[in-house]
Amino acid sequence: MKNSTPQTAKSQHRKTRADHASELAEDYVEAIAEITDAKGECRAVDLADRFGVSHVTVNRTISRLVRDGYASTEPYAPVRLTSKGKRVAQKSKIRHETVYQFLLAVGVSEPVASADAEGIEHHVSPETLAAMQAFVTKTTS
Amino acid sequence: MKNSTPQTAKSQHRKTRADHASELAEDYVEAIAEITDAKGECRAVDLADRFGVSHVTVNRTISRLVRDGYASTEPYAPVRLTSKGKRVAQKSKIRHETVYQFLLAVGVSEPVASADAEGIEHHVSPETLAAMQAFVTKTTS
DNA sequence: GGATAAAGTTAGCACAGGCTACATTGGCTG
DNA sequence: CAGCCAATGTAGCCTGTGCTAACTTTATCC
Repeated sequence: MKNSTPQTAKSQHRKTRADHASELAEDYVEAIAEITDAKGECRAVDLADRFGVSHVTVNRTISRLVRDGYASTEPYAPVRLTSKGKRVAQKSKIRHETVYQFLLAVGVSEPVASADAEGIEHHVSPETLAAMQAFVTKTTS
Repeated sequence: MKNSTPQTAKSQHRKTRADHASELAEDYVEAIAEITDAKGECRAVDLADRFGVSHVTVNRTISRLVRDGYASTEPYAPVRLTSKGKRVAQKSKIRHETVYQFLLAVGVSEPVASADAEGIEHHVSPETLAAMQAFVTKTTS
């Protein structure tokens, strides 16, 4: 087997850490988009329920989203995505679905594919995503 | 496309968070094993260099490893893995290689496969890992 | 044997992302 | 319209993971 931890390991770990920083943000943005789509609006409780965390945690995470330009809020009002947020949500959703379909295509069961896609999607580079997409297209055609 | 975020999303997010908690530990344990293997011993500086963090950060991460039973240390001495740590290192290494080889097998380039495997490996369930392994075996035979 | 360099330790700070407990607001309903 | 409940907000705490600065130890080399 080839060695898969070359000299660039250091920068790769930096990248992994950087990915982590945006993971939660992406998950939230994606969830906000979905919930807004489904119910017309997205409240903090919806997100707390979705992620299984307290509403306080949700609150502060949303604050970071607002700070970073992904969402906007007013007191006691639903969360709304900015255009930047909507863009990220769209991309996240597509990526999530691609990873999910890809896992199914290589023979992973639905529930596990769903669970693993959740964790994997944030670490998939554009190139890998393209490869997954190609594989799905080839396999399911 | 099928919906990939069912009602169990909450528990899946819990799982994702739990995975995160052990990611760094696994990376460290794997690195300690590799470095010890390559140089006969593993010092904090080696890890600092590997992960691109300060030696202070390494120190405290190692403290957690010791606390959790993965490693043992004495002041001013190299880090050593416990048998529990060695077991984890072995499993991590195999999983990492499998993910890496799998990405190559689906057409991802070496550098990208290496980088993405770094992030993906911690979110791959046994079932998905088995599917990847099967795919690699089938493809490269 | 003492200077110096490299490694390790300690103190103290920041931010993310969890939490509980308590205060406030706002909308529904009697 | 009063009061209650659900949602939101605020205060304050914890752990993990990052940092710098300053100090100690170890090892090495005249």
